[in-house]
Amino acid sequence: MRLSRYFMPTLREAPADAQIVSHQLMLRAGMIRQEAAGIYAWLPLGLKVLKKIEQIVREEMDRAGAIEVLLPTLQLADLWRESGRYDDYGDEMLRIKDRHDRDLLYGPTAEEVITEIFRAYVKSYKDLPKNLYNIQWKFRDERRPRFGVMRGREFLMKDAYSFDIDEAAARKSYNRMFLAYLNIYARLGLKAIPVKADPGPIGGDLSHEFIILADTGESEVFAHGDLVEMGAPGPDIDWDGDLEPLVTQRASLYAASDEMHDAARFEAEVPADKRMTARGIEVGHIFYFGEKYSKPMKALVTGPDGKDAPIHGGSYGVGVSRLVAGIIEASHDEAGIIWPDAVAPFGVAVVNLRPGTAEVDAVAEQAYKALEAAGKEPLLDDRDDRPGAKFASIDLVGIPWQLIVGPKGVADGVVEIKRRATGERQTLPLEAALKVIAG
RNA sequence: CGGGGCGUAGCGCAGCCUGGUAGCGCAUCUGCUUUGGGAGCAGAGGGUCGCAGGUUCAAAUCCUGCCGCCCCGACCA
Repeated sequence: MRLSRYFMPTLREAPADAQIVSHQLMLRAGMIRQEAAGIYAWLPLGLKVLKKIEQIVREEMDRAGAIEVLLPTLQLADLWRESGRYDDYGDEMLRIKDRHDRDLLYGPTAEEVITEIFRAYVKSYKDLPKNLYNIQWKFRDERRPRFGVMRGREFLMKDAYSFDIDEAAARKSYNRMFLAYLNIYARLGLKAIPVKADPGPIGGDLSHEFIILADTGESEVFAHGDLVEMGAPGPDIDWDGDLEPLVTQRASLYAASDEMHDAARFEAEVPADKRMTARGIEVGHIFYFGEKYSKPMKALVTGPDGKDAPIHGGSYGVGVSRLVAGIIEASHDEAGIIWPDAVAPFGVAVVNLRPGTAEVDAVAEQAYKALEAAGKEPLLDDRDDRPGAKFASIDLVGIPWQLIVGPKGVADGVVEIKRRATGERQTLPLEAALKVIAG
């Protein structure tokens, strides 16, 4: 992409409305524009990052055996009356009437819809387990939306729903999601901690929130240090095998957010040198809810004994749009955003310091084409602007590499490359520089 | 939803108390000079002062109502 033809409206100053760093940087980098409280338009740069995160989530869900569907944003109120949630949900649910005066709602989640689909087709225990997921916009009419896309009213969520014959089988589905989530966050360049969450009326221990570490995060986490060091299990585990040991290894270590924290237990269970206190942001939540929806909505399958029984369900959410902000909270400096390579909107910025000078243009063009051919998604900064302004805006939008082409370097047959994350610079002939960037 | 605050040019702000020509910085446009970390000079454009009423000879400014947005608290991916 040539920056002179792109749409990347950066701001030197942060709008006064933005209080937290990710919101400020997203506005300054021209990633989003607020249209109403908690409702945002995604501008080209923001959309690129959003799509990359979405794709990573998709790949890891697929790997863990989940199957993608796309559910509607508008749902029939009647379905929610079946589950009993239509009246319970309250003002957070955006209710709409169509021209036939029929009650609709903008989905805040999709247990009802997916259960309706499941029960229409699946009748036998032999077809289980199943896990269907959906990456779709949701709407929750929050009392107080805030912090940009961190807590918007409209947000992009990946929601997965598992269907199993009994609780033991459901636990296996749960374990797959537990580990898949850790892999997702690891690929996004984040450190994530699974903490036990309030399981609600169902009870049991099958509910975890995933908190990514960021100094500016909203909630406080207390955890065993090994949990972070252990990291994600990686993609190559046997997804059909027994995942219980991998999950237990992690879930048995102490981890709690401030509201669930038990200082006495923390000190009893975690040696002093392993006690970790950090700040973080909740970006995922998984839970097992048993027959909560299958029973009232009659999602039954016939078991080996010939009897019909409600399936045991679980649901698993990742806040995709929230992750955009979360990653920025976890990865930025005074100059702006520092994107992890996996989600960067562009892989490298080719900064032409003197557009209009034939020799410089030629080298910049050559670099740009080579990087494009190599699949590095280059952004060519061919704007007629001063070097300082270019560096400042490229730093701001957080592109992982800069390949700087200026008249001095071109005269000496070299270019400069800079790594955004470390500030490390190297001056090299173009071919060598391209090799470094290609990794 | 309770408490607090703010709406003046694309962004950041002053002006309001004490009514009388709507201003500053950045950004934008033109010209010249500049060009390795957000340049300099000269000139220019851009505003129903959130909206609606009211008071007044006169309202950005005072009064009333409404709308929008932000922050703190209780809840959520």
